[in-house]
Amino acid sequence: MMGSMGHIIMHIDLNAFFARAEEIRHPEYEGKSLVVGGRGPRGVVSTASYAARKRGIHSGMPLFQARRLDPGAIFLPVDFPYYEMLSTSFVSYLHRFSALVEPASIDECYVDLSVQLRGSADPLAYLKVIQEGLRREIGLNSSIGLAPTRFLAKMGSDYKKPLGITIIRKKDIDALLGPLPIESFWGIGKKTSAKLRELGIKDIASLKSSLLRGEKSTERILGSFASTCLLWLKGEGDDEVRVSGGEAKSISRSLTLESDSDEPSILKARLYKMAEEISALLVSERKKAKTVTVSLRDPSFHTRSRSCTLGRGIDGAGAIFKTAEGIFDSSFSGATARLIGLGVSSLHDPREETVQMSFDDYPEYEKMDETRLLVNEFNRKLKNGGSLMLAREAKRK
DNA sequence: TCTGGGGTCCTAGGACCC
DNA sequence: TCTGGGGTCCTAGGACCC
Repeated sequence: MMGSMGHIIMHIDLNAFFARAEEIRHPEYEGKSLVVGGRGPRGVVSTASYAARKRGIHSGMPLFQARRLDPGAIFLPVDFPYYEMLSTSFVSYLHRFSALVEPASIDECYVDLSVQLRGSADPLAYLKVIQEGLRREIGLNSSIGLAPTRFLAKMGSDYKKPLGITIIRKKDIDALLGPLPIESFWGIGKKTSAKLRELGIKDIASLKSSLLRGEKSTERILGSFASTCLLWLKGEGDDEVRVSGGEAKSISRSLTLESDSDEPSILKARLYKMAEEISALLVSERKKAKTVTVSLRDPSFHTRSRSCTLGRGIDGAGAIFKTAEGIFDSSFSGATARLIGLGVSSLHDPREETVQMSFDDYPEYEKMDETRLLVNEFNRKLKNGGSLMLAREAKRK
Protein backbone atom coordinates (compact mmCIF):
# COMPACT_ATOMS: atom_id res chain seq x y z
CA MET A 1 0.00 0.00 0.00
CA MET A 2 1.40 3.34 -1.01
CA GLY A 3 1.53 6.25 1.45
CA SER A 4 0.07 9.57 0.37
CA MET A 5 2.59 11.31 -1.79
CA GLY A 6 4.32 14.50 -0.75
CA HIS A 7 4.17 17.63 -2.82
CA ILE A 8 6.76 19.31 -5.01
CA ILE A 9 6.81 22.99 -4.13
CA MET A 10 8.47 25.81 -6.03
CA HIS A 11 9.18 29.16 -4.41
CA ILE A 12 10.00 31.92 -6.86
CA ASP A 13 11.30 35.28 -5.72
CA LEU A 14 11.84 38.36 -7.89
CA ASN A 15 15.37 39.79 -7.61
CA ALA A 16 15.61 43.45 -6.52
CA PHE A 17 12.01 43.76 -7.74
CA PHE A 18 11.34 47.53 -7.39
CA ALA A 19 14.73 48.41 -8.88
CA ARG A 20 14.27 45.96 -11.73
CA ALA A 21 10.76 47.35 -12.35
CA GLU A 22 12.27 50.81 -12.81
CA GLU A 23 14.89 49.42 -15.20
CA ILE A 24 12.13 47.88 -17.29
CA ARG A 25 10.51 51.26 -17.95
CA HIS A 26 13.83 53.15 -17.99
CA PRO A 27 16.20 50.89 -19.96
CA GLU A 28 18.82 53.62 -19.77
CA TYR A 29 19.15 52.84 -16.02
CA GLU A 30 19.96 49.20 -16.60
CA GLY A 31 23.03 48.02 -14.69
CA LYS A 32 23.36 51.41 -12.98
CA SER A 33 23.42 52.09 -9.27
CA LEU A 34 19.69 52.53 -8.64
CA VAL A 35 17.96 53.22 -5.33
CA VAL A 36 14.17 53.06 -4.91
CA GLY A 37 13.00 54.60 -1.67
CA GLY A 38 10.59 56.82 0.22
CA ARG A 39 10.22 60.56 -0.07
CA GLY A 40 11.10 63.25 2.39
CA PRO A 41 13.99 63.80 4.76
CA ARG A 42 13.25 60.66 6.74
CA GLY A 43 12.93 58.18 3.88
CA VAL A 44 14.66 54.82 3.73
CA VAL A 45 15.78 52.53 0.91
CA SER A 46 13.09 50.13 -0.28
CA THR A 47 15.18 48.32 -2.87
CA ALA A 48 18.70 48.84 -4.19
CA SER A 49 19.84 47.46 -7.55
CA TYR A 50 22.71 44.99 -7.48
CA ALA A 51 25.08 47.72 -8.67
CA ALA A 52 24.02 49.87 -5.69
CA ARG A 53 24.36 46.91 -3.32
CA LYS A 54 28.01 46.59 -4.35
CA ARG A 55 28.49 50.03 -2.85
CA GLY A 56 27.03 48.92 0.46
CA ILE A 57 23.47 50.19 0.00
CA HIS A 58 20.69 47.92 1.26
CA SER A 59 16.97 47.89 2.13
CA GLY A 60 16.02 49.79 5.27
CA MET A 61 19.03 52.07 5.14
CA PRO A 62 18.21 55.79 5.57
CA LEU A 63 18.34 57.59 2.24
CA PHE A 64 20.81 60.21 3.43
CA GLN A 65 23.24 57.39 4.22
CA ALA A 66 22.72 55.85 0.78
CA ARG A 67 23.40 59.25 -0.80
CA ARG A 68 26.61 59.49 1.15
CA LEU A 69 27.72 56.02 0.02
CA ASP A 70 26.96 56.70 -3.64
CA PRO A 71 26.20 60.32 -4.53
CA GLY A 72 26.09 59.36 -8.21
CA ALA A 73 23.32 56.79 -7.79
CA ILE A 74 19.88 57.30 -9.33
CA PHE A 75 17.27 57.84 -6.60
CA LEU A 76 13.63 57.12 -7.46
CA PRO A 77 10.43 57.24 -5.37
CA VAL A 78 8.39 54.09 -4.77
CA ASP A 79 5.57 53.66 -7.31
CA PHE A 80 3.39 50.94 -5.81
CA PRO A 81 0.58 50.90 -8.39
CA TYR A 82 3.13 50.24 -11.14
CA TYR A 83 4.83 47.46 -9.19
CA GLU A 84 1.47 45.91 -8.41
CA MET A 85 0.66 45.85 -12.10
CA LEU A 86 3.93 44.05 -12.87
CA SER A 87 3.30 41.68 -9.96
CA THR A 88 -0.07 40.78 -11.46
CA SER A 89 1.63 39.91 -14.77
CA PHE A 90 4.11 37.79 -12.83
CA VAL A 91 1.32 35.79 -11.16
CA SER A 92 -0.55 35.36 -14.46
CA TYR A 93 2.64 34.12 -16.08
CA LEU A 94 3.04 31.46 -13.37
CA HIS A 95 -0.52 30.26 -13.99
CA ARG A 96 0.67 28.96 -17.35
CA PHE A 97 2.63 26.30 -15.49
CA SER A 98 0.28 25.43 -12.65
CA ALA A 99 -3.19 26.28 -11.39
CA LEU A 100 -1.85 26.14 -7.83
CA VAL A 101 -0.17 29.53 -7.40
CA GLU A 102 -0.08 31.35 -4.06
CA PRO A 103 1.30 34.89 -3.99
CA ALA A 104 3.18 35.31 -0.70
CA SER A 105 3.98 39.00 -1.17
CA ILE A 106 4.29 41.48 -4.02
CA ASP A 107 7.44 39.75 -5.33
CA GLU A 108 7.20 36.06 -4.46
CA CYS A 109 4.94 33.06 -5.03
CA TYR A 110 4.62 29.46 -3.99
CA VAL A 111 3.66 27.12 -6.84
CA ASP A 112 2.68 23.46 -6.56
CA LEU A 113 4.44 21.56 -9.36
CA SER A 114 3.71 18.04 -8.08
CA VAL A 115 1.82 17.01 -11.20
CA GLN A 116 4.30 18.62 -13.54
CA LEU A 117 7.50 17.29 -11.98
CA ARG A 118 6.62 13.98 -10.27
CA GLY A 119 9.09 11.42 -11.60
CA SER A 120 10.76 14.00 -13.83
CA ALA A 121 14.33 13.16 -14.81
CA ASP A 122 15.27 16.79 -15.29
CA PRO A 123 13.34 19.24 -13.08
CA LEU A 124 16.13 21.78 -13.51
CA ALA A 125 15.39 22.11 -17.23
CA TYR A 126 11.72 22.80 -16.42
CA LEU A 127 12.63 25.47 -13.87
CA LYS A 128 15.00 27.11 -16.37
CA VAL A 129 12.14 27.40 -18.83
CA ILE A 130 10.08 29.21 -16.18
CA GLN A 131 12.92 31.51 -15.16
CA GLU A 132 14.09 32.37 -18.68
CA GLY A 133 10.57 32.89 -20.00
CA LEU A 134 9.85 35.34 -17.18
CA ARG A 135 12.95 37.30 -18.02
CA ARG A 136 12.30 37.25 -21.76
CA GLU A 137 8.59 38.08 -21.67
CA ILE A 138 8.25 40.49 -18.74
CA GLY A 139 11.86 41.40 -18.06
CA LEU A 140 11.84 40.19 -14.45
CA ASN A 141 14.77 38.38 -12.86
CA SER A 142 14.05 35.65 -10.37
CA SER A 143 15.52 33.05 -8.06
CA ILE A 144 13.86 29.67 -7.68
CA GLY A 145 13.82 27.01 -4.99
CA LEU A 146 12.29 23.56 -5.46
CA ALA A 147 11.69 21.24 -2.49
CA PRO A 148 9.21 18.97 -0.73
CA THR A 149 8.06 21.72 1.70
CA ARG A 150 7.35 25.45 1.66
CA PHE A 151 10.17 26.18 4.10
CA LEU A 152 12.79 24.34 2.06
CA ALA A 153 11.56 25.87 -1.21
CA LYS A 154 11.84 29.32 0.35
CA MET A 155 15.35 28.59 1.64
CA GLY A 156 16.19 27.30 -1.84
CA SER A 157 15.12 30.46 -3.63
CA ASP A 158 17.29 32.41 -1.18
CA TYR A 159 20.28 30.14 -1.65
CA LYS A 160 21.61 31.77 -4.81
CA LYS A 161 20.70 35.27 -5.95
CA PRO A 162 20.28 36.67 -8.49
CA LEU A 163 19.01 34.21 -11.10
CA GLY A 164 19.65 31.11 -9.02
CA ILE A 165 17.88 27.77 -9.15
CA THR A 166 18.32 25.48 -6.15
CA ILE A 167 16.73 22.10 -5.69
CA ILE A 168 16.71 20.82 -2.12
CA ARG A 169 15.97 17.11 -1.76
CA LYS A 170 15.45 15.65 1.70
CA LYS A 171 18.81 13.92 1.71
CA ASP A 172 20.63 17.16 0.82
CA ILE A 173 19.16 19.36 3.58
CA ASP A 174 22.14 19.19 5.93
CA ALA A 175 24.76 19.59 3.23
CA LEU A 176 23.05 22.63 1.70
CA LEU A 177 21.57 24.44 4.72
CA GLY A 178 23.90 23.27 7.51
CA PRO A 179 26.72 25.75 6.77
CA LEU A 180 24.42 28.78 6.39
CA PRO A 181 24.56 31.44 9.13
CA ILE A 182 21.76 31.22 11.66
CA GLU A 183 20.34 34.58 10.49
CA SER A 184 19.41 33.03 7.15
CA PHE A 185 16.89 30.65 8.75
CA TRP A 186 13.42 31.93 7.79
CA GLY A 187 11.70 33.12 10.98
CA ILE A 188 14.90 33.71 12.96
CA GLY A 189 15.78 37.38 12.82
CA LYS A 190 18.17 39.76 14.52
CA LYS A 191 17.00 39.39 18.12
CA THR A 192 16.73 35.62 18.18
CA SER A 193 19.94 34.98 16.26
CA ALA A 194 21.86 37.21 18.69
CA LYS A 195 20.58 35.10 21.60
CA LEU A 196 21.40 31.86 19.78
CA ARG A 197 24.89 33.07 18.95
CA GLU A 198 25.49 33.64 22.66
CA LEU A 199 24.99 29.90 23.07
CA GLY A 200 27.50 29.26 20.30
CA ILE A 201 24.82 28.47 17.73
CA LYS A 202 26.06 30.33 14.68
CA ASP A 203 24.91 28.18 11.79
CA ILE A 204 21.94 26.01 10.89
CA ALA A 205 23.87 22.78 11.48
CA SER A 206 24.52 23.67 15.12
CA LEU A 207 20.89 24.74 15.56
CA LYS A 208 19.72 21.37 14.28
CA SER A 209 22.07 19.34 16.48
CA SER A 210 21.14 21.43 19.52
CA LEU A 211 17.45 20.79 18.86
CA LEU A 212 18.10 17.07 18.25
CA ARG A 213 19.86 16.89 21.61
CA GLY A 214 16.83 18.60 23.16
CA GLU A 215 18.87 21.39 24.74
CA LYS A 216 16.56 23.41 26.98
CA SER A 217 18.46 26.68 26.57
CA THR A 218 17.81 26.63 22.82
CA GLU A 219 14.19 25.59 23.29
CA ARG A 220 13.62 28.43 25.74
CA ILE A 221 14.84 31.00 23.23
CA LEU A 222 12.71 29.64 20.40
CA GLY A 223 9.60 28.82 22.43
CA SER A 224 6.97 26.97 20.44
CA PHE A 225 8.95 27.69 17.28
CA ALA A 226 11.62 25.17 18.37
CA SER A 227 9.60 22.10 17.40
CA THR A 228 8.66 23.71 14.08
CA CYS A 229 12.32 24.39 13.31
CA LEU A 230 13.28 20.79 13.92
CA LEU A 231 10.38 19.56 11.80
CA TRP A 232 11.45 21.85 8.95
CA LEU A 233 15.08 20.74 9.16
CA LYS A 234 13.95 17.12 8.85
CA GLY A 235 12.21 18.00 5.59
CA GLU A 236 8.71 17.91 7.04
CA GLY A 237 6.04 20.52 7.73
CA ASP A 238 3.71 22.62 5.60
CA ASP A 239 3.65 21.56 1.95
CA GLU A 240 0.28 23.01 0.93
CA VAL A 241 -0.06 25.76 -1.65
CA ARG A 242 -3.22 27.67 -0.80
CA VAL A 243 -4.73 29.17 -3.90
CA SER A 244 -7.59 31.02 -2.24
CA GLY A 245 -5.18 33.55 -0.78
CA GLY A 246 -6.32 34.39 2.73
CA GLU A 247 -8.32 37.58 3.24
CA ALA A 248 -6.69 40.50 5.01
CA LYS A 249 -7.02 40.36 8.82
CA SER A 250 -6.14 44.00 9.38
CA ILE A 251 -5.74 47.25 7.49
CA SER A 252 -3.48 50.04 8.68
CA ARG A 253 -1.87 53.30 7.65
CA SER A 254 0.98 55.10 9.30
CA LEU A 255 3.04 58.16 8.61
CA THR A 256 6.40 59.38 9.81
CA LEU A 257 6.05 63.15 10.04
CA GLU A 258 8.54 65.38 8.26
CA SER A 259 9.26 66.79 11.69
CA ASP A 260 8.05 65.75 15.14
CA SER A 261 4.80 67.31 16.32
CA ASP A 262 2.76 67.60 19.51
CA GLU A 263 0.04 69.68 17.90
CA PRO A 264 -3.27 67.77 18.27
CA SER A 265 -4.82 69.47 15.24
CA ILE A 266 -1.96 68.31 13.01
CA LEU A 267 -2.01 64.77 14.38
CA LYS A 268 -5.80 64.55 14.17
CA ALA A 269 -5.76 65.80 10.59
CA ARG A 270 -3.44 62.89 9.77
CA LEU A 271 -5.76 60.51 11.60
CA TYR A 272 -8.67 61.74 9.55
CA LYS A 273 -6.82 61.30 6.27
CA MET A 274 -5.82 57.78 7.23
CA ALA A 275 -9.39 57.01 8.36
CA GLU A 276 -10.62 58.01 4.90
CA GLU A 277 -8.14 55.71 3.17
CA ILE A 278 -8.93 52.80 5.48
CA SER A 279 -12.67 53.36 5.05
CA ALA A 280 -12.35 53.32 1.27
CA LEU A 281 -10.52 50.00 1.43
CA LEU A 282 -13.03 48.49 3.86
CA VAL A 283 -15.96 49.52 1.68
CA SER A 284 -14.33 48.24 -1.50
CA GLU A 285 -13.62 44.90 0.18
CA ARG A 286 -17.13 44.81 1.67
CA LYS A 287 -15.73 44.50 5.17
CA LYS A 288 -16.45 46.08 8.53
CA ALA A 289 -14.05 46.41 11.44
CA LYS A 290 -14.72 46.08 15.16
CA THR A 291 -11.35 47.13 16.53
CA VAL A 292 -9.60 50.48 16.00
CA THR A 293 -5.96 50.99 17.00
CA VAL A 294 -4.03 54.25 17.21
CA SER A 295 -0.26 54.14 17.51
CA LEU A 296 2.29 56.82 18.23
CA ARG A 297 6.06 56.70 17.98
CA ASP A 298 7.87 59.25 20.10
CA PRO A 299 11.10 61.01 19.17
CA SER A 300 13.13 58.37 20.99
CA PHE A 301 11.54 55.76 18.72
CA HIS A 302 9.40 54.16 21.38
CA THR A 303 6.07 53.07 19.87
CA ARG A 304 2.88 52.78 21.90
CA SER A 305 -0.50 51.57 20.72
CA ARG A 306 -3.97 51.83 22.20
CA SER A 307 -7.00 50.08 20.81
CA CYS A 308 -10.73 49.91 21.31
CA THR A 309 -13.09 47.12 20.29
CA LEU A 310 -16.64 48.17 19.53
CA GLY A 311 -19.77 46.12 19.87
CA ARG A 312 -20.36 46.19 16.15
CA GLY A 313 -18.47 46.69 12.93
CA ILE A 314 -17.89 50.07 11.28
CA ASP A 315 -16.62 51.09 7.85
CA GLY A 316 -17.25 54.83 7.57
CA ALA A 317 -14.45 57.38 7.68
CA GLY A 318 -16.35 59.46 10.25
CA ALA A 319 -16.94 56.50 12.55
CA ILE A 320 -13.35 55.31 12.32
CA PHE A 321 -12.07 58.82 12.94
CA LYS A 322 -14.36 59.47 15.91
CA THR A 323 -13.20 56.26 17.56
CA ALA A 324 -9.56 57.08 16.82
CA GLU A 325 -10.01 60.60 18.16
CA GLY A 326 -11.45 59.22 21.39
CA ILE A 327 -8.43 56.98 21.80
CA PHE A 328 -6.07 59.81 20.94
CA ASP A 329 -7.65 62.26 23.41
CA SER A 330 -7.67 59.76 26.26
CA SER A 331 -4.25 58.17 25.74
CA PHE A 332 -1.96 60.44 23.80
CA SER A 333 -2.88 63.99 24.73
CA GLY A 334 0.23 66.14 24.94
CA ALA A 335 2.56 63.50 23.52
CA THR A 336 5.13 64.41 20.89
CA ALA A 337 4.98 62.18 17.87
CA ARG A 338 7.46 61.22 15.21
CA LEU A 339 5.00 58.75 13.68
CA ILE A 340 1.26 58.40 13.93
CA GLY A 341 -0.63 55.31 12.81
CA LEU A 342 -4.21 54.13 12.53
CA GLY A 343 -5.34 50.57 12.01
CA VAL A 344 -8.48 48.47 12.02
CA SER A 345 -8.82 44.77 12.78
CA SER A 346 -11.42 42.16 13.75
CA LEU A 347 -12.60 42.44 10.15
CA HIS A 348 -15.72 40.63 9.08
CA ASP A 349 -18.16 40.53 6.23
CA PRO A 350 -21.30 42.38 7.39
CA ARG A 351 -23.42 40.12 5.20
CA GLU A 352 -22.37 37.20 7.39
CA GLU A 353 -23.34 38.99 10.57
CA THR A 354 -25.43 36.54 12.58
CA VAL A 355 -27.56 38.48 15.02
CA GLN A 356 -28.14 42.06 14.03
CA MET A 357 -29.10 44.22 16.95
CA SER A 358 -32.68 45.15 16.32
CA PHE A 359 -33.59 48.78 16.77
CA ASP A 360 -37.05 47.65 17.86
CA ASP A 361 -35.50 46.11 20.94
CA TYR A 362 -33.73 49.35 21.82
CA PRO A 363 -36.04 52.15 20.73
CA GLU A 364 -33.89 54.83 22.37
CA TYR A 365 -31.10 54.04 19.92
CA GLU A 366 -33.27 54.97 17.02
CA LYS A 367 -32.87 58.67 17.54
CA MET A 368 -29.13 58.54 17.95
CA ASP A 369 -26.77 59.07 15.08
CA GLU A 370 -23.80 56.82 14.51
CA THR A 371 -21.35 59.17 16.15
CA ARG A 372 -23.38 59.39 19.33
CA LEU A 373 -23.56 55.62 19.50
CA LEU A 374 -19.82 55.39 19.16
CA VAL A 375 -19.16 57.92 21.87
CA ASN A 376 -21.40 55.95 24.23
CA GLU A 377 -19.67 52.74 23.31
CA PHE A 378 -16.28 54.29 23.82
CA ASN A 379 -17.18 55.74 27.18
CA ARG A 380 -18.55 52.44 28.36
CA LYS A 381 -15.24 50.82 27.41
CA LEU A 382 -13.28 53.42 29.27
CA LYS A 383 -15.28 52.90 32.44
CA ASN A 384 -14.63 49.20 32.26
CA GLY A 385 -10.99 49.90 31.52
CA GLY A 386 -10.49 50.97 35.13
CA SER A 387 -8.47 54.08 34.43
CA LEU A 388 -9.54 56.88 36.75
CA MET A 389 -8.48 59.54 34.33
CA LEU A 390 -10.43 57.97 31.53
CA ALA A 391 -13.51 57.30 33.60
CA ARG A 392 -13.58 60.91 34.71
CA GLU A 393 -13.39 62.02 31.14
CA ALA A 394 -16.23 59.72 30.22
CA LYS A 395 -18.42 61.12 32.98
CA ARG A 396 -17.84 64.66 31.86
CA LYS A 397 -19.36 63.97 28.43
C1' DT B 1 19.90 64.48 8.33
C1' DC B 2 19.71 58.77 12.56
C1' DT B 3 16.28 54.72 11.70
C1' DG B 4 9.51 53.59 6.05
C1' DG B 5 5.26 51.25 5.66
C1' DG B 6 2.15 47.28 5.50
C1' DG B 7 1.37 43.10 7.19
C1' DT B 8 1.30 38.26 10.22
C1' DC B 9 1.77 35.56 14.26
C1' DC B 10 2.88 34.82 19.17
C1' DT B 11 2.77 35.76 24.16
C1' DA B 12 1.13 37.14 28.50
C1' DG B 13 -2.03 39.04 31.58
C1' DG B 14 -6.66 40.60 33.00
C1' DA B 15 -11.77 40.47 32.76
C1' DC B 16 -15.53 37.73 32.69
C1' DC B 17 -18.36 33.63 32.64
C1' DC B 18 -19.77 29.04 33.98
C1' DT C 1 -13.47 32.31 54.65
C1' DC C 2 -5.58 33.63 52.23
C1' DT C 3 -5.38 29.80 46.39
C1' DG C 4 -10.54 26.24 41.42
C1' DG C 5 -10.21 25.87 36.60
C1' DG C 6 -11.30 26.16 31.98
C1' DG C 7 -12.53 28.90 27.91
C1' DT C 8 -12.99 33.17 25.48
C1' DC C 9 -12.35 37.87 24.53
C1' DC C 10 -9.56 41.85 24.76
C1' DT C 11 -5.25 44.57 25.13
C1' DA C 12 -0.36 45.69 24.49
C1' DG C 13 3.91 44.65 22.99
C1' DG C 14 7.38 42.24 20.39
C1' DA C 15 9.55 39.59 16.63
C1' DC C 16 9.65 38.86 12.06
C1' DC C 17 8.98 39.32 6.97
C1' DC C 18 8.82 41.82 2.46
